[in-house]
Amino acid sequence: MTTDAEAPRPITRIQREKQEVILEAALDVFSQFGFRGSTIDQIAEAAGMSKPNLLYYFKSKEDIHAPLLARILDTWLEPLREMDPDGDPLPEIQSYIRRKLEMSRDFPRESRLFANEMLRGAPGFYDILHTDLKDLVDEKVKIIKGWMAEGKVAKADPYHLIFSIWATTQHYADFDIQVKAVLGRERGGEGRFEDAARFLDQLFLHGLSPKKR
Amino acid sequence: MTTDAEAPRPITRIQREKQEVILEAALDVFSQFGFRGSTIDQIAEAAGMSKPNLLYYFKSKEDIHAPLLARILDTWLEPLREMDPDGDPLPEIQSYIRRKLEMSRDFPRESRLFANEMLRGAPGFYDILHTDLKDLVDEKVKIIKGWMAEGKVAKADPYHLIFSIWATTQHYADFDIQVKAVLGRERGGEGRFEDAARFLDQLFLHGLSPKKR
DNA sequence: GTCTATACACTGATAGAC
DNA sequence: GTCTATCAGTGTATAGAC
Repeated sequence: MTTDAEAPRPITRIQREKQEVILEAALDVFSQFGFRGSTIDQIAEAAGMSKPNLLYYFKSKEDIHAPLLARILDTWLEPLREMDPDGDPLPEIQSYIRRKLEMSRDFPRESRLFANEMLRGAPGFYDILHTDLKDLVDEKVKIIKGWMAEGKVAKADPYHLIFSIWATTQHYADFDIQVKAVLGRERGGEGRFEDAARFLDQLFLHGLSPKKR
Repeated sequence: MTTDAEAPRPITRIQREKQEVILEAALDVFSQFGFRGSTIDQIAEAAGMSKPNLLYYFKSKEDIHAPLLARILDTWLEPLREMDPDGDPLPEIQSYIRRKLEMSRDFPRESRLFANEMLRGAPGFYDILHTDLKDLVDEKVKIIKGWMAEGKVAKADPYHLIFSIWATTQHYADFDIQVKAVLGRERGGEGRFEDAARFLDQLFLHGLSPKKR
């Protein structure tokens, strides 16, 4: 009655779980210190295991880092992918900003890992930016240009519009320490994200509403 | 007739020049890889000298890094300091955005060094953010609030307004590689900063113009 | 699967010849 | 002032006992 169907592959459930623990710990470390500034020792300690043990699951530092990066770009662009050409323009943009800001709130480490990669010039990553990312942005830019031509959105450079949405939302993850230092005890709590959401809504919607002349 | 007034101190002109060369090289390296990810060897090579020779001028890695950071925060906040309470509100804000964007264009490495520090949680730097930086921002926030009360600027959260100016302008230095990848060959040249300036002018000025009801 | 031990390259920093 | 040589410590990665 027993079968050996459970282990047809060298990847078992427990292995996957351990790998997840390691990736989780690695995200903590890489997002703070970048690839070169992080050590396997740090990651192993954060994961609660010895260094050789960690290296049993991932055979090199690079092998831990790469899947984290791959996973992130995909997650990161999900909100942009969902921007609906058939939706109401301003609410679509507003919703995109909201979702992007929520990602900064809920996945700050992922944002910082990405930022670290950009800062060092995105080695072995530039190709993806230049193809997949560019293609997606180009597609959405066309949609936004359409909305502008219809007079539903104020005319502005759609590329820089997207950059400014990325910049303003990711700032709350990447520069979190600065944001909190400046806002101080009273205003720097969790409410800062709601304040930010309100402000960005106003800035972009007011800034993008077609002028009535 | 010759005097020894030229060398009353152990710090000579030539020493200063060498130190400048080293700091210049260190800025290159630190801005890419952060403090921990950078090595003295890398810096020495970039500065065209041997590692022991470099360590003759700065006795530790930290001693090279610290003055760079100190210099930067000061330079960085200069445009904000110059925002004039007695000036015309919208042009003052516009001028601030311009100057900040020019700094991203002219001093991208400084911006990236700062970003690297923020990403790792600004150790031994948080105090300055929490005092000097916060004080300056608080002061300017009061000015902006005054403008809003007078109806010269649309009402919005002044802290998040400042954050969004920092974020959008610094993005062009910190995420330069991504900006260029997305804009591609035709639009990614030096003109990208003028396009950005036009866009940001429009976004912020349109977004902050007081509504006429 | 997990650990100890270890190989071996790199890094920060110093000593001492020139 | 600048170099070669060097040291102690850390870092990545592997070997092999359990």
